[in-house]
Amino acid sequence: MPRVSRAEAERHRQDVIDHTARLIREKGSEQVSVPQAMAAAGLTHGGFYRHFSSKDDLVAQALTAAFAERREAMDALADQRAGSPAGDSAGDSAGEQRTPRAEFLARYLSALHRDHPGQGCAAAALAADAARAEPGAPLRTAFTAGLRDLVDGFQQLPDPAGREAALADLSTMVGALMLARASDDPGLSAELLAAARHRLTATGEDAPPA
Amino acid sequence: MPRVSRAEAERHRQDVIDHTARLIREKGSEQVSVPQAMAAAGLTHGGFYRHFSSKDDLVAQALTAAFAERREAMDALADQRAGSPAGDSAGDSAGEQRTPRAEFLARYLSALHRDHPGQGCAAAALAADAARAEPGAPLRTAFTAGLRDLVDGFQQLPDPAGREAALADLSTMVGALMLARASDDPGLSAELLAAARHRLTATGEDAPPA
DNA sequence: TGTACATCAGTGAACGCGCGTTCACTGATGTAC
DNA sequence: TGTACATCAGTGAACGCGCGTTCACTGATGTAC
Repeated sequence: MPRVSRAEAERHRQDVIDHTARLIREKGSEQVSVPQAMAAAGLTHGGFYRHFSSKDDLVAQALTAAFAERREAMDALADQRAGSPAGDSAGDSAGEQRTPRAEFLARYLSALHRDHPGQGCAAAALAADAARAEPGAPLRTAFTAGLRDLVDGFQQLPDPAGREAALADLSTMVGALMLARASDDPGLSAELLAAARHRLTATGEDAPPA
Repeated sequence: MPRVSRAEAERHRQDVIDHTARLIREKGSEQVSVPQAMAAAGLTHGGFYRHFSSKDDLVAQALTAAFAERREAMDALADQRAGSPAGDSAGDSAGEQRTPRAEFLARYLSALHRDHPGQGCAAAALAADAARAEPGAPLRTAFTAGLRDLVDGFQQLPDPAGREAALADLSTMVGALMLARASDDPGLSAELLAAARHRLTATGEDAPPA
């Protein structure tokens, strides 16, 4: 399949970025190889360097894409203030109307999010990888920008609390999600999510076992 | 240096585990190679399999050792209830007496802890690696046991709150520490630690810039 | 306590493998006329 | 609109490298007498 059209080449580039955005959240940035990233988009590894200057370059772009994905979901939540009911969050059966912030919390701290890191929060999935990167490395720079954007998005949800509360809330959410993912014990894992949900929602309501 | 005494061989084994416990917290379990782990203890890689059945085996033992280290520090804190002043935590100049829980929080959410993951909390350093491991994998099993122990230790600090509060507190601490480590912006990094400190200490006191 | 010998901790070369990156090549796309 | 040709997206082989693991070997340790 040599010399495809420019439009198709650009589509390929986006495909590689999108698949890599999922793969690095699932497996970590170091565990995704160039051949794997290309194969996920249906290509062979040889053409990689026509699209990206290095593996680090791809990973940084993929991380940026992953953060953008979540930011869009947050903005969508903030916009539909009291309109149509939101999507299907896990373990949700009460017919009550949720605020955007409560909806975001419920989705973030759900078993669904815990079990699908590839579609989930990039901050939780890749904080360790960013922490291990050198200062100034593309991955670390992209992570920091994405985190700032996440904080801004969270603060923009209709909510009285200020920046410091937003930072503490996000820390709780990220920590609980990561520990819940790492726990091999389903009971402990569910406990962690429930504890964070109750801490962050004034009214301590639902607590389904799984 | 062939055929050293049994006592020295056992010392070598412990050296490898201890150095690996530091290395995996600094670099991640996948980024530490068998030759590196052996070299850190002053040995060559060839003798590795007389001590460990596989790299996974070493990593699991090292993680267990890393958790045990922190648990000992917590128990020491709990014991010295109102005795001699504790060690040097970063940015601490007030002459006030701290409760064991406040002391633990201040140390955990300090710049010192953020900047030295190799001596720090294994739960924060390796949650992502454990989350990526298969269910039942040695690393994941060791992480879960260590996390349970950490929760127990935290609850045993003189503190009124129950298990759910302990889980939420630990989630906040782990999340804030990881995000602070991942942020390339020193200001944002310090903000994250301060926000978690204020959230978890009833009295919102110190907030040094760095 | 001394001697003879089996054990085994540690060495360093070697194995097959997958990595990130490079490159000669192919042939449809895009452009100049 | 048609033709001639340069461009370049994608292929697949190849590079040097470090990985986890194995193994023949060395010689001091530990043991049997």
